[in-house]
Amino acid sequence: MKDRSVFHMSKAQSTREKILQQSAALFNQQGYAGSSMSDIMRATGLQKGGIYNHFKSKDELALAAFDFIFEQISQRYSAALKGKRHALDRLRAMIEVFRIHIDVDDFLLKGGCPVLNTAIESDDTHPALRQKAQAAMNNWRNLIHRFINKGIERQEIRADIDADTVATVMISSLEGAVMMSKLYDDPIHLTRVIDHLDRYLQTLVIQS
Amino acid sequence: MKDRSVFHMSKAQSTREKILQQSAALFNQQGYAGSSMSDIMRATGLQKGGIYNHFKSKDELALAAFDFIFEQISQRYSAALKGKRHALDRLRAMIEVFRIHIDVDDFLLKGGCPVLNTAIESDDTHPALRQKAQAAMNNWRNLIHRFINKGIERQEIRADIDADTVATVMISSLEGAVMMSKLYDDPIHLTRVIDHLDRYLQTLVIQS
DNA sequence: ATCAAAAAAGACCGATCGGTCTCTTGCGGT
DNA sequence: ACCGCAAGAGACCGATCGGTCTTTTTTGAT
Repeated sequence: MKDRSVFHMSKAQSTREKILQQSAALFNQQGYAGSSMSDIMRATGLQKGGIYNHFKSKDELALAAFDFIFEQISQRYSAALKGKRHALDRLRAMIEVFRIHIDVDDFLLKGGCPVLNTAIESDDTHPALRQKAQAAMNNWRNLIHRFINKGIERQEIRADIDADTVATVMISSLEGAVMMSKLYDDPIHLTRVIDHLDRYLQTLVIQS
Repeated sequence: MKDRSVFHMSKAQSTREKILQQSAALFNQQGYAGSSMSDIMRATGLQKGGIYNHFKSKDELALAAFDFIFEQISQRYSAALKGKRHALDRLRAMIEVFRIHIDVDDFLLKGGCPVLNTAIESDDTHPALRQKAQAAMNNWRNLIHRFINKGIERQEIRADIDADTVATVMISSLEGAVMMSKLYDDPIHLTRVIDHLDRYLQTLVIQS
């Protein structure tokens, strides 16, 4: 009621969002195959009819839930990047967003990085989900790619740096670190990798 | 029959191994929740009775399958490390083992790195499996840890290097790279990270 | 306040889940 | 060659799966 009036949302819209939010959290923690419609019913407090009124199938819900959570993450990147002009600042800001995976007790991301989780689960089993994970990964790689090349243009970054390589190294180590920190329930692995990446990124910069 | 005589294996033992091998491959590709007993029956060519004669439950089978695949990986590390004395050679040898995830079409590892996959799936859902993934990860970290510290003793590695950090950085980036290469079905990400790690490891070495 | 349309409830469906149990088969020690 | 017993087959079980459909409730424009 309060939310609805504030965000000008119809009942149907707010219900739909609640389903997306709760099921996205579930899928991210238990996986797609590991989450049943009964789980989602329990989490949302709705019955079958309430859920299937908004989504044709579990599959469609899973895809919509990934879009939903991806959108949330994108907004965090936008917020973190606001005002950052120097390539190094931008890359650092992206890395800082990753700290959310340990610092904040964000219930949406409690299960770790959705892109990582979805990639791992879908790559051999679910082509449609895999495609979405690829698209999300492309989005992220392109962001880094642009920052690097723009930085080279502006003579902030060394001209011999390969943007694709930087993107792969950054993303790989961050995602791997999230996995390790989740596995041990210990943020140390993520902080180590972030520190290491910080030093790595400095080597890319043209010192003035 | 041939295998059994060669390896002195009883019928029961060879059946048990076949179940472990096939189910380990299945679990690694489709995940634990995503693989049904029917899937395992189809893969092994056995009926319910044949499988449950060797394993009390799907859970017990999953744990045994993880042990089985971990043992296989351990043997590859042993083989790759044989004869390597210098710390840098040892670390490089470990990294080279990772190429298997793309080079060889090993059916056991077709689903990617079992430690990564198991860690991701089990961390919020399956404490026993998670524990096994942690143990495997500890094993791996300890290996790197020992190589580094032994290398420092022998004055091959700089004394100011923190073994734990190197282990975290190596493992994180390799695992993340496997994820990316699997997601895109493109080995480029893993090779980029391996190249980057090679350069990184060189900075740890005392130049002579 | 009315009321038609939208949203949600919940009974119901066949299929498949993990697991049990009885019966048959064939391995391997003698 | 025999035969006891482990190994495996496969019918069967209740529970739960994803999904459908009818009925009831709620919503929001009038």
